[in-house]
Amino acid sequence: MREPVGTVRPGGRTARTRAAVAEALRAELLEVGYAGTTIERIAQRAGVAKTTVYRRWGSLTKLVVDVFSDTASTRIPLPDTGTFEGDLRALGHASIALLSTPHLRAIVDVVVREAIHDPAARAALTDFFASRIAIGSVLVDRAVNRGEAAPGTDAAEVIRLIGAPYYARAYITGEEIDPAVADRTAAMIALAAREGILVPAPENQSASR
Amino acid sequence: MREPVGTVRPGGRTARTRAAVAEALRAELLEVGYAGTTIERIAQRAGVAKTTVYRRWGSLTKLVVDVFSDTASTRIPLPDTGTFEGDLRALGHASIALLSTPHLRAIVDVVVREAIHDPAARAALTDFFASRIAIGSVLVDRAVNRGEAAPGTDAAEVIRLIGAPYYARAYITGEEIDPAVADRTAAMIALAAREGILVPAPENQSASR
DNA sequence: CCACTAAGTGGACCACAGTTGCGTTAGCCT
DNA sequence: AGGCTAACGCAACTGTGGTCCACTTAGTGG
Repeated sequence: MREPVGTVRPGGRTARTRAAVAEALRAELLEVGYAGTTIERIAQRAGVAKTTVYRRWGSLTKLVVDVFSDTASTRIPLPDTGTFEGDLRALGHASIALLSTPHLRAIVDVVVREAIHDPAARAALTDFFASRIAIGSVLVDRAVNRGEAAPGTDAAEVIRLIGAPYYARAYITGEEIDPAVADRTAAMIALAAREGILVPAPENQSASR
Repeated sequence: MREPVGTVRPGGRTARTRAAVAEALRAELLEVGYAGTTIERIAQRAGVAKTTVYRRWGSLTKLVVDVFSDTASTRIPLPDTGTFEGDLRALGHASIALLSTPHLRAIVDVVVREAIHDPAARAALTDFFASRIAIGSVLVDRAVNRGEAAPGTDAAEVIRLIGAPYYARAYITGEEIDPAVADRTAAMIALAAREGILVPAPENQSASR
């Protein structure tokens, strides 16, 4: 059983190659789009043999997933505006920022696309949201303590609901994203949380007793 | 300027070919998945020369979009349960049904995937949602008349919000879809609509005066 | 029912993504 | 500072998705 390429001597040349290829991928995605991006072009741009890219990553999808995981591992800051609704607004704007920043959007586009049929890409996206959901539970806990959300409010669902309208616009209906939507969405979720609508139904949580 | 192939003699053989290829595509997507689907296999399965498929559709994407548009043109029924929240629940369950029916889901998967980079696929998806939004405005009008939603409530946004949680689960976070979510989502949107949160802000609609 | 031509067939052909094998360069460890 | 070998480079090769072209089949209109 051989170790994967790039893990035994991760320093020096290996690291340089990795960075150069990652940078070349980003640039290619922006310049020629996903359809025009090929491993051969990336390799040429990175000043590397295409064999190297194939040996290290094996496919364009895996390369993109790798670059995405790298980028996505920089966690977003935990908002603390003083109110639940304000925190939700901040999270909403963070999602919008992600989808509106061309070089980030280009990568996310490909990962979302590949995740539909590729388990590794799927896992990368899931990890990404796991970190956001972790943030969400902190916000919800605080909101519950302040009386702004009903006890038992589903934190993961709050995070999903915060992002869903923008992701749906970006990837399903294909519409422009108006930042003002974040305010309405935050207001809606804050209201629902306060009224206890985002508490899972009894039959769903009865197992824990 | 030549007419597109298949439009001049749409009867008989042309129609048979179309149906056979569409059926072969659906079957292939279910059996071998998108990754394993090739035009050559589809042609073989449909009992047709691959040249025929290439001349008629030009690419796998265009073929899928064609089949999707055909399928999607069967409008979903307008729900009428007597309450706004009940209608919203019904719409939610319709979205869930679409995403949970394997042979429909397989096609939608590919269209969503392609829509990320292909304008024609994007347009097909947009058309699909246009028909749903048309339904939405009827529901919202009725709700406003019954006093269940604030006047000026954004019908398109209601429809987006109804579907967003399921589409986000299906294509972004990659989670299972629990039908119970539809009830919570419907309750949340009904509440927000009643409270006037889904009315676009003044500065956004001031143009109409 | 015949003539016209749209639509389909089959096979040769081509471009190019992805593979393989071997020689070269340069991390890493002692 | 020198040896071992991971990682890279280069060039030839292969399989296959997609195109092209001459020929055949079958709608459709008069």
